[in-house]
Amino acid sequence: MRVPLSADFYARDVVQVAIDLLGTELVRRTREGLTSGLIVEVEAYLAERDPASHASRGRTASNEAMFGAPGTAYVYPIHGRHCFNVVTEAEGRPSAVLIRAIEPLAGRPLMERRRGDVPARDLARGPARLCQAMAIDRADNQRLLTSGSSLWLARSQQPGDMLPIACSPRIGVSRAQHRYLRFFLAGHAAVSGPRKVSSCRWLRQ
DNA sequence: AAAACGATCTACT
DNA sequence: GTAGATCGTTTTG
Repeated sequence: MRVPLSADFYARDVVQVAIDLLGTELVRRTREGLTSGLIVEVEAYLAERDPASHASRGRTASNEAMFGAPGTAYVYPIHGRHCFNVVTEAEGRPSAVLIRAIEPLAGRPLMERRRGDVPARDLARGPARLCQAMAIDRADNQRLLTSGSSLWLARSQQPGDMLPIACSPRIGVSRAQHRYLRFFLAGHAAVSGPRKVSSCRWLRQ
């Protein structure tokens, strides 16, 4: 069962959505076939006031997706690649969760074809690498993720499963002195986050 | 019109 | 761990 998460799931506090996204399945269907992966690393970008957010300097054509309905995809280009976010909270409140790494599940051979000859560990580890593996690009910007047509998220864990959630020890400061909140599944092979963690707690999914 | 700047990746050491 | 590639967006002159 890969039932798409509903708008209600996304229309909540961005940090809570980020944590709850860990362990869910990102599903992609194209003419080439179906690919999917378990989300193992995310970053929460708060609201319009947060300098780390792309929306911190107002509404523009390129960040328009962030102001859309909860459950909208925000895909943006950087360094010649693409990164994928899901928009959260109420429409008009520009907050989003950056998906930083997935553990490949379905369609691994197709992902390998898209990524080329890379170490297995790097197949979908990193925000731009997972976009390449899943063939996510600017055409997916502003796509609604709640319909389950070609790109969506689905609950993967069984109710009651417990996941080890960790957060970065350096919550907070990127090279550009911007704040961010990074969460990942502790000890998971496919995270690009730091090996040392400041805290780890088990959450009911 | 030109320059600077990344929510990055790769190939080195 | 770090330099260099890379390219759309934003800022500056």
